This record gives sequence, structure tokens and C-alpha cells, in this order.
Amino acid sequence: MSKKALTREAILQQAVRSASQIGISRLTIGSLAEQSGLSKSGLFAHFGSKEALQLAVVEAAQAQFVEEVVKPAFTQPRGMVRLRALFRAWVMRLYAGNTPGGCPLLAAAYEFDDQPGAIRDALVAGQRWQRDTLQRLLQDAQDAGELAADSNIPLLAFMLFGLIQSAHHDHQLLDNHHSAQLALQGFEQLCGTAAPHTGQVDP
Amino acid sequence: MSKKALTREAILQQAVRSASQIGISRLTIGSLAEQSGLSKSGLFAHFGSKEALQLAVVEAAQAQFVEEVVKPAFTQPRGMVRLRALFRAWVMRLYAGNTPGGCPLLAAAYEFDDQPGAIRDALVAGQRWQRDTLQRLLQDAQDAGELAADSNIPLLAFMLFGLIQSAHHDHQLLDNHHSAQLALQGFEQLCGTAAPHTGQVDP
DNA sequence: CTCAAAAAAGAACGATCGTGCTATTTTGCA
DNA sequence: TGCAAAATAGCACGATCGTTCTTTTTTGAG
Repeated sequence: MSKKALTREAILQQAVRSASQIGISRLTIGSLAEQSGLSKSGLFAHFGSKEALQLAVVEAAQAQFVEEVVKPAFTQPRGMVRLRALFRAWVMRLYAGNTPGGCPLLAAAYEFDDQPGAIRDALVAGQRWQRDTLQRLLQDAQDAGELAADSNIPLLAFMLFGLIQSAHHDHQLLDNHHSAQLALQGFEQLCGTAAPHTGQVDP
Repeated sequence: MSKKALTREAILQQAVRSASQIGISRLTIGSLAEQSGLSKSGLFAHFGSKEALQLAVVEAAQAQFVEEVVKPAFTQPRGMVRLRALFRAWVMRLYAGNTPGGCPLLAAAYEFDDQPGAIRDALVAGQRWQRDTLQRLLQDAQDAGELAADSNIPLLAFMLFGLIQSAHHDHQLLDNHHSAQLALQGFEQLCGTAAPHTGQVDP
């Protein structure tokens, strides 16, 4: 890999860390340069504009998500095992040390949902892909007979993503140490073959 | 009400609107003054510092939530009726016109979860209160026999809050017109006495 | 109506930001 | 090792921000 690409990677890795703490829109060229041991103009030359830098940060975070969550899940056999692996890795990533401020993509979704532009477009595409992936694994599990035949796949994906967000919220803001466990319990309640309900009157 | 308090209210109402679109941390005294028809220093005198302004915006948004969601629910009879009223109003508020950029409190939770200070403290207190309120209504419903006796109340509250966040996400970012319906369906699946499993055919 | 007090405006400051331009250092091939 | 090209540093600019200080306008009680 060329020197340029190596430096760029190092910058982006640090930038994703910072973005998880202060948000993508509050990244500054100056502080990012300082953290990377570069000058402002030296760092700037890698991207050409702040928006291009922010876009690169989004893409780096998305690539990181695929690498840490999606790819490992796809090493598991298709069906409920793979689905559970995806969800577990997704949740556990919220507690990993590489993004101390939480998931930068979730935060970015709230930052840019009302600011049209390339960054928002990239976020939308990424989130749609995440949802599609989740629904595909749910469909696979249903096809394998490991999920009730009358399951509403889009609703299930919607609810599972809600569990991810709730875990993030409770962990990052409320400092709730049980948030990961709650998310995993919720998954089993929604998808598991165990007890079909915590809280339904008639099975 | 004194002139000062009236002007302050008008400023905050506009500020909450803006905060829903660009986030609390990116509010600027200048643009806020322009939107309120005041001068920079005139507006500034009402708060004394930018952080005090941001804190006032958080408190105004929280008061708005109580007024529009919690109070109306408490006009309903205790139990499942009140719980459902709370959840419905909570979801529907995401689609109301007074905060075009979505819920400013949810966005602020992601903005400030890694920035210690008075604003984060106020957000934490508010979110804890929201969760406690939700759990209290769930408990009431359970006591009334309208929720399974073995329901896990903290888990249910966790999942319901996830539905809110998922609805917000799908509406604001993915422009999913069915997001409100999905959240309400999710509520009925988790708490309702209707169909015990996820089955519902999408139109 | 008067006039002191309250509210708002105006102007200016230091700091910080993104960005463009030029000089300097570093890299990797001949 | 020499040297063009790539990578980085240095510097300055205009803009914008929060904040302070002073002046002007507006308010409302006596």
C-alpha cells in the first residue's frame, strides 16, 4: 500500500474514534491533524474538503461494521445460527473499545437526518443495506423452519433494530450495565424458539 | 407574564424547532437571533451563555414532551388504556409538525452522550424519568391483569423505547411511511392481547 | 405624563474554523 | 546516489462564532 493510502487509513481510524465521541459534523481539520501528527494543510490535502473528509469517515465506519459484524456472521451456517451471530456481534460492538463514544453511524443518522447532501445519502444507503441484510437473514431462518411461518419479517427487523438502538441509548447515556443483556433477551423473545412470550395473555 | 418571559418563551420555541433540525450543539446565537427578530446581544442577554441557552432548550423540549405526551395519557383510565395512549402519543409526536427534524431529545441523547456537563446531566435525568414513567404504566397494566403476570417490565420498557427509536430512525432517515404503523404493531405484539405472534400481512 | 428601570441594539474583540498558496521535506525509482 | 514527483509543512485570508461593553429604545408604575 502506498504511503498516501497508509496515512489516509490512519487518519480515518482516528477520525472514526473522534466522531463516535463528538459526532461527525463537529470534527475539525485542526484537532484531527494534531491527533494524527500532521499539519492542518497536510491532512487537508488528503481529502480536499471537509465534507469529503466526513464522507470518508462515514464510509470507513460502514466498512468497519461490515468487517466486524456482517462478515463474521456469514462464517456461520445459514439460518437462526447466523442470524443470532449477526445480532450478538451487532450488540457487542456497542461495548467494544474502538469507538468509545458509541456507534458513529447511529449518531450520524440523528445528526444528518435533516441535512440533505452526500453524507446523508451515504448514510441512507448504508442503513438500507443493514436493514436488508437483517431481513435476508430473518427470511433464511424462516425458510429453514426456525422462525414461525407467519412471522412478519419487516416488523421483526424493525423491532430488532430498535433493540440495538435501545441498547446503545441505555449504555451510552443511562450507563445501564444490563443493556446488552436486555437486548439479547429481547432477541430471544422475538425470534427464539424458547418461551414465545414475556407478556401475552393467550398463547 | 412579563415581557422578558414572553420573549424568552418565543426564543425557546423557535430554538427547539431549530434544534430538531440541526441539533442542540449546532445552534448559534446569531441565526437564532435572526429567526426571533432580535439582535445577537439582545438574545444573548436572556441566557448569559451559550451553554445556558442549550440547557434551556433541553428543558423546554422536556416540558413540551410532558405537555403533549404524558399529560394527555394521564387523562385516560389507569391500565392498558393509559399505557396505549402514552405510547400512541409518543409515536405520533414524531410525525407532528412542530419539530420538523424529529425529536430533539433523542437527537440530543446521541449528541451529548460523551460530553459531560450540565446538558448531559439534564438529558440523563429526563430520560430516566421517561423510562420510569413507562415502567410505572406497565406495572399498572400488569396489576390490573391486562398484562401477563410473568411479564418482564424493564425488558418491555426497553423494547417499547426501542420501537420509538426505530420509528424515529425509519421516518427521519429512511423516509419509511409505514414506520408509525410498525411501531404500533410492535406495541400490540409486545403488550396487546391480539395475535400472539408477528403475523400480519403487509398491504 | 414622567422617568427610572428594563430590554434590546450596535459595535468590536479574540478565537477558531475551512481553505488556498507557496515552500520544504520525504519518497521511490533510474 | 541523484532527482523528479509525491507528500507534508508553513502561512495567511476571510468568515463565523461567543462574548463584552456601551448606547439607545422601550416598558410600565407612580
